[in-house]
Amino acid sequence: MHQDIQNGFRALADPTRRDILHRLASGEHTIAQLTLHFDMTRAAVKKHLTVLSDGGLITTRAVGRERFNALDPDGFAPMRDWISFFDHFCDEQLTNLKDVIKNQNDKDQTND
Amino acid sequence: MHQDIQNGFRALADPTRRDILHRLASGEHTIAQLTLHFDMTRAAVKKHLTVLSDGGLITTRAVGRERFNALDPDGFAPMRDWISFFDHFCDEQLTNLKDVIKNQNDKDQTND
DNA sequence: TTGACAAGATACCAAACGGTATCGTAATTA
DNA sequence: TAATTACGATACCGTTTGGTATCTTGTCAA
Repeated sequence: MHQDIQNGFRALADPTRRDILHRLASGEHTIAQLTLHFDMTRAAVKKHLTVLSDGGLITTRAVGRERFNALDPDGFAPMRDWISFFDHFCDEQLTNLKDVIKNQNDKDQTND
Repeated sequence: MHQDIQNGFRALADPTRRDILHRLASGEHTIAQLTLHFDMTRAAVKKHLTVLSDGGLITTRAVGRERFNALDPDGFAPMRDWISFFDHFCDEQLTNLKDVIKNQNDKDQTND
């Protein structure tokens, strides 16, 4: 289903799709409701919803002839976790820098 | 400038570029060094590095005829923060949710 | 100075992407 | 029943993207 992190990142790489996600944050929307807020056809919005669904970021619930699209909050976790891997490099890079400076100082002292 | 979240998400939306980022996590690499690990030409790797640079995720340091590419850990924050907004929705309770959304929407209008 | 090496720049190609137009289908409603 | 509504599916189009080939520039070493 949404194990594929590639589909998730691809889904987030378009401003219209990120806008759709923000709108879905306020509750379920049908395609027609979403289309009102965008300067594009319903078919185009539907395509974006398909990409979001492939990315595991939304789910669809059918009621009669309407399809209610809703956030799938759990679908964000793989991308968030992937990015968070790089968080500790902020500190690590600092310590690396400190080591570089320390070694440089040592060299300077021996050169003197 | 990595003020543009769009360039950041676009940079992350390709498996080769995410692989490059992971390799840079172990330290600086030149284009030639990175190219060894991929089944593509140096020019293709260079294009990916340009996209990563546009996304604010890497920096380049020139030494002689070599260019050392390194992670820019701070560049990940905008995407991580954007995604983290949706963490609030993991518990499907709608208590006080509208306030959260309202505040976030106000912030969004100043962004992007 | 000459040759080799690392990288930048550009033209070009196939594939993917964002979007429209248009068709068909199921469900509501007059 | 007939018309309308909400949606799905598909063919098509222009642009972007990922990749190669090729040429040029700058740097190091003999």
